[in-house]
Amino acid sequence: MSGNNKRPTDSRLAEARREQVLDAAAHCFRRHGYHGASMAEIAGAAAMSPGHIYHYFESKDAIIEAIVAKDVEELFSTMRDLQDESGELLDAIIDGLHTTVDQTLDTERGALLLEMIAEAARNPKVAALLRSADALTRQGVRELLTGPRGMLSQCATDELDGRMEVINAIFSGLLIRALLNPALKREAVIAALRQVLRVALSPT
Amino acid sequence: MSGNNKRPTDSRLAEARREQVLDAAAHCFRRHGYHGASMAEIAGAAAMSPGHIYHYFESKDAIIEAIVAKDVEELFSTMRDLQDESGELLDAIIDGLHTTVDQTLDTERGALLLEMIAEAARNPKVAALLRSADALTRQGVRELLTGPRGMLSQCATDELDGRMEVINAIFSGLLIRALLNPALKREAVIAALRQVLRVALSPT
Amino acid sequence: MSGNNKRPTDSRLAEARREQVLDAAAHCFRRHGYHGASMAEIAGAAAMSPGHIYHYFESKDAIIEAIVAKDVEELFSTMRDLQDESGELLDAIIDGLHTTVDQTLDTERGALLLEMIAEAARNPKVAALLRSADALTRQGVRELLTGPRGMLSQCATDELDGRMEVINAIFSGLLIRALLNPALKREAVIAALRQVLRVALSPT
Amino acid sequence: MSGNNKRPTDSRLAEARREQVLDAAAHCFRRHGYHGASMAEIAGAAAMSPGHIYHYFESKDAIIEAIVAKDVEELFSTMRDLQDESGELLDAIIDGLHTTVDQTLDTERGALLLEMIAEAARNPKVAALLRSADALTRQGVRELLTGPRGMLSQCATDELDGRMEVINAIFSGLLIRALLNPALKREAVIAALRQVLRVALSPT
DNA sequence: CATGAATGAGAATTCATTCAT
DNA sequence: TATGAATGAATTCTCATTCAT
Repeated sequence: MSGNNKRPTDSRLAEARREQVLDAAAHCFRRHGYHGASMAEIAGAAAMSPGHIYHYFESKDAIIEAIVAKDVEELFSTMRDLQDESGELLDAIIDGLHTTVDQTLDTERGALLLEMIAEAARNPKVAALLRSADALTRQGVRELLTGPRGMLSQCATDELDGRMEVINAIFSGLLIRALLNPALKREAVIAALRQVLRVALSPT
Repeated sequence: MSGNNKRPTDSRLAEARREQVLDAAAHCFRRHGYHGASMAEIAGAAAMSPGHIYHYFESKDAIIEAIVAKDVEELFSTMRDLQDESGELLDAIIDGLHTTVDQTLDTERGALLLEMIAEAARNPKVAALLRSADALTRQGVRELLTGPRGMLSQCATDELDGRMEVINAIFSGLLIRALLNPALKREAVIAALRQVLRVALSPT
Repeated sequence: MSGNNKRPTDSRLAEARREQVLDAAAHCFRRHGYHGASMAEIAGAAAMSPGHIYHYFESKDAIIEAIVAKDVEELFSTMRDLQDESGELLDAIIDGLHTTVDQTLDTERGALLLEMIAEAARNPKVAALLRSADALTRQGVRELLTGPRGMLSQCATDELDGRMEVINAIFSGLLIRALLNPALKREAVIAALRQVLRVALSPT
Repeated sequence: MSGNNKRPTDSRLAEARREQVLDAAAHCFRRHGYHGASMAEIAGAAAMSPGHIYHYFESKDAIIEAIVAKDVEELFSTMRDLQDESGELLDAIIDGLHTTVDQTLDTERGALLLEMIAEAARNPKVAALLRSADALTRQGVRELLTGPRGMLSQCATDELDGRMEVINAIFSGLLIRALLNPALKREAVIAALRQVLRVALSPT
C-alpha cells in the first residue's frame, strides 16, 4: 500500500512544495515588491535552499507568472460561481457587495495584484496573462449582463462597454484607495457603491 | 556685475538641471520601472554624468521622492484651479470630464503613477508622501462638495466619505483599466462616467 | 545457485553500468566540453540518476580520468598490434595510413582528445596520466623503429627522438587541422604524409 | 597643453587598462583554463575590481574573443613579415626554424592556443574567428609557395593543399608535444624538421 | 560644476555532490 | 542497487554610489 502510492505521494509532495514556494514568494512580493524580494529571501520563507527553488520554477519570472496564472484561475472560478447562481443579477451583486469589497480591500491580496500590474508594465508575459484574463472576464460579464438575469439586454454595445469599464475601474481603484487611505470606511464605501452600481447596472 | 548675478543665475541653472534629471528619471521609470531603470540610463537621458546626479539628489530613492512630491504639487494646483472657478461644481466636473479622462488614460502618466504606488509598498517615505497628499486632496474635495458650489452640504460625513472614495476609486481604477484593456473606448467611458458621477455628486 | 552467481553477475552488470557512464560522459564531453557537460546531462545520457553515478565514480574528475585511462589502454593495444605484425615497419605504416588518418580526423574522437589535453592544463592527475602514457608509447615506438623491422637502428638517440617527435606532432596536429579546416582533403593529406613519413622513417 | 591631451591620455589609459585585463585573463586561462579561471581571479590578476572589467568587456566570452583576435592579428603580422622578405622561401623558413620552434614550444603561449582551440569546440564565435584566420593564413602561404620565391608553382592544387596541411599540422602538433613531453629536445626536433620540411617544400 | 573610472556588495542562477528513502 | 530531492557554495554579471581629477 505504501509502495503503491509512493509515486502519487511524491508528486503530491512536489505539488505541495511548489505551492509552498508560490505562497512564500507571494508573501515576499507583497512586502518588498517583485524586485525588492530576493530569491534568497523567498527561499528562506519557503524553508528551502535557493538552489532548490529552481527544481520547481525555471526563473524568478516564472514564479510571478505562476502567481498571476493562479490568481486568474481564482478569478474565473469566482465568475463561474456568479454565472451559476439564479435570480436577478443586480440583486446578487448588491447582496454580495460586502464580501466583494472585503476581498478587494484585503490589503495583502491588493498589494500583490498591484505588484503584478506594475510588473506587467515591464514583463510582457505577465502583461499578456493579465490582459487575456481581463478580456475573458469582460466577455463573461457581458454575457451575464445581457442575458436573461441581467437588465442591460437592450443596451447598445458601446454603452454597455463604457459601463462595464467604469464598474471595473471602481473595483480596481479600490485596491489603490485601500493603499492610500488606510482609514477608509468600508460601510460608507459599500453604501455609496450600492447607489452607484444600481444606476450603472440598470437601463437608462 | 557678473559677480552679482552669479548666484541667482547659478541657482536658476541648478534648478533647471534638477528638473532635467527629474524629467529624465520620470521618462525612464515609466518605460522600465523604478528598479529597471539604472542611474546610468537616467544620466544618459538627462545628458549628464552618473556621478553628477548626486550633486542634485542624495540617492536614487530621493529622485522618486522628488517626482512624487512634484506630482503631488501638480495635483494641488489642479485642485486650487477647481476651487477658484465659479458656478455649480457638478457642471464644472462634467464639463471637464473629457480633459480629466484624457489625462487619466494617458498611459505614460498612468504608468508612472502606478510605479509610484508600487514603490510605496517598499519605500515608506514614498508611501507617506502619497498618503499625506491623498489626505490633503480629500480634505480639499470635501470642502468643495460641502461648500456653496457643491450639492452635498446636507450629506452625512460617512456618506460623503463613501461617495468620495468611490469617485476617487473610479479615476484611480481607470489607470489600471487603460493598462489592462488597450482597446478601451474613451467616449463610452465618459458617457458612463457622466451618468454615475451625476448620481454620486447629487443629494440622495 | 542464484546466490552463487550473484556476485559474478552483479559485478559484470556493474562493469557494464560503469562503461555506460563512461560512454555517456565521453559523448557529453565531446559535445559540450568537460565543464559544459553537467552531471545531470551525463546521467540522462547514461539512463541513470545523477546520484547513482557516484556509486561508480567518486567525482566528475574521476570520470574524465577513467576516460583518459581507457583511451590510453586502447592506444597501447593498437601499439601491441603494430608490434605483433611482421614485415617491414615502414610499409605497414604506409599501408595503414588510410585507417590511421581516418581515425585521427574523426572529429568526434579528436574533440575528446583535445578536451582531455585542455583538461590536463588544470587537472594534474589527467596531465600525469597523459604524460606517462605518452612516455610509454614513445618507448614502444622507439623499440619498434630500432628493432629488426625498423630502419633506424643506426640512428643516434637524439636524431631518433627528434624524428619521433615530428611524426607524433603530425598526427596530433591533424586533430587541430580537422577542427580548423573543415574542408580539409583527406586524400591530399595522405599523399603528402606518405612522402614525408618515408623520409622521416628512413636512414639519412 | 595638459588640457589638450587629456582625452587622448584618457583613452590611452583606457586602452592600457584593457590590455591589462587581456594579459591577466590570458595568464589565468593558461593556468586554469577558460572555465577554470573565474572573473574574480582575472580581476585580481588585473588589479581591478570584478565589476570594473565589465567596463571594458561585455562578458567573459568577449575576453577570450578579444584574446583570439589579438593572437590572430599577431599571426597576420608574422606572415606579412615573411612575405616582405626576399630570397628563396625554403631557405628563409629553414633559417628561421630556431625562432619558429622556440615560439611554438613556449608552453605559455601554446597552452593558451590549445585552450582557445578547445573553447572553439563550444563557442561558435571563437571557432569562426580561428577558422577565418586559418583560411586567410592558408591563402597567404599558398601565394608564397606558388610565387616566385616558392618552389611549388608547378604543384597541383590538391598536392599543394595536402603538403600545406601536413606542415601546418606539424607546427600545431608541436604545441601538444610540448605539453605531453616536457623533456622534448628542441635541437633534435629542429634537425628532424629541417629534413622533413625540405622534402615537403620541394617539387616532387 | 562636471566627469566617468572604479568599487564592491548583492543579485539570479548553476551544478557537483549528498543522503533519506 | 537506485532514486531524485535537497543543499549551498561558487559563478557571472549589475548597479548604486564614491571620488580623484
